[in-house]
Amino acid sequence: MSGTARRSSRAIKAEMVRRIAAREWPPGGLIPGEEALAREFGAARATVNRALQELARAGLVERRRKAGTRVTLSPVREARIAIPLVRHEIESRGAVYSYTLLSRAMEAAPEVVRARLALKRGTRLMHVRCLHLADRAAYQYEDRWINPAAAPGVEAQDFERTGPNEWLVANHPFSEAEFAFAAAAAGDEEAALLGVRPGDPVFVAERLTWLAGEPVTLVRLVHPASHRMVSRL
Amino acid sequence: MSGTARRSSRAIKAEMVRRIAAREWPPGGLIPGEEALAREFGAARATVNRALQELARAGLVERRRKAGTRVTLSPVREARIAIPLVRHEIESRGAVYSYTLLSRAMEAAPEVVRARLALKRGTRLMHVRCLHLADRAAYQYEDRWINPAAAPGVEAQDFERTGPNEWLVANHPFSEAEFAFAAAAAGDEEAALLGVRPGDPVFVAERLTWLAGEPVTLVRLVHPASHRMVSRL
DNA sequence: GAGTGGTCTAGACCACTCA
DNA sequence: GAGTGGTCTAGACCACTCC
Repeated sequence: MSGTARRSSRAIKAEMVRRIAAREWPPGGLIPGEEALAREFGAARATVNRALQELARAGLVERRRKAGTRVTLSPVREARIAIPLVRHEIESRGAVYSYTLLSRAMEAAPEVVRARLALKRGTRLMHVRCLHLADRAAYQYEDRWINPAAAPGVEAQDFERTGPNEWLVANHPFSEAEFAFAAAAAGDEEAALLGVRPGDPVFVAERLTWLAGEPVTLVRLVHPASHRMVSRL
Repeated sequence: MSGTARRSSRAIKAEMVRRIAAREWPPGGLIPGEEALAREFGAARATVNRALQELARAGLVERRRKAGTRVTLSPVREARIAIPLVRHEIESRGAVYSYTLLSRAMEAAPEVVRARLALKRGTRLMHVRCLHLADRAAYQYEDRWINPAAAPGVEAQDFERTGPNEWLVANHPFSEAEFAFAAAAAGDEEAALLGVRPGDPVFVAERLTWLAGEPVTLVRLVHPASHRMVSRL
């Protein structure tokens, strides 16, 4: 009969969004407590709690114990950015993907890398450098460090034909990640590999991932400035 | 006593992550049903459900009714990037925010802008250029076009003391948005404003927003290359 | 200390989807 | 049809934080 809408947390959430949009609950204002709302909507407190938690995750309200729940003054909106495999990214543009391994070796982690990964001094990591091409033109330069303790089997991989990312994605999922994006000036080597002049702007993405608290990999991905990272909301 | 860890959904989630990491639950493999897990962990099914839903949101597992829950084979992960007000971004770093209006005028939209916004030829838009500073140093250069048809009242704003973004956020929410990020070489004017040399790399964010299908604003935000956009997952 | 949100339990019913 | 996840209820206790 009803099917879609009983007193669901969704319906409650939608009504709350309406009240915020209509300023019945004005920006910065305190809204009623969970118990009162549960009574008003004729639902269990857990249901109201769920709706409110989702609104909080979306950034529309802020919640604090004892203080209560307030409508956010200037909501922090979020963009979602998909992190695809380079190969898929290139192929989805209708280009032909190819791959070149530049170097692969077990090395003592440089201090900067060691510190970012919070590893012990002297830890040895797999260091892989490679190039991803779209229609034979340089698309992305990848400089990656992999922690063998978190990615067992990495020492047996030669990465001759497929990049370390494809192997990691298939074999070592991550539970947490940190991303950073920035512009930088191309170094001499990067410039040569990407076919730009040294000092030219490049787009840099850095990714650091963990699995169950243990650092898995730190990677620096460098694109020519023509690259645009796009996201819709 | 126990304090941190009773049979919480967090502890259960952590144990599940461990099993995935240790390949006790291999990639692509089916994991036990909620009821079985609830029995094993000595928790209510709702608690196990919560842990699993969080893992699913994080992309580590995929769930389907009747089919059960599987460890994801090649997760397409997403990064969520917060889009804060520049002022908050600066203040949250403990710096002092200040603002300078560079220009403000109603203008016929240039062809590039007109096309991106899908507006009729000859449409007049509010064009605002301004600078956001952190501790008196240039932090972000903003070049914005606002569609008065979607943001009524914009012609009455002088934007002398606060930027157009704060006004828009408070008065004209958006329902859809498109973001793009890229590296670029600083133009002469941008370079002078940001205190870098022309041709130096800059980080560019472009944002285009709509409300109910009508274009609201197109903005280009330019940062010196030292800027990093960070996101945790 | 007291009030609010955070989370767990135990049980129930529903909705989807595979066989 | 049957098995699985999705969600709600009613009640309880806990944890944080403001007064």
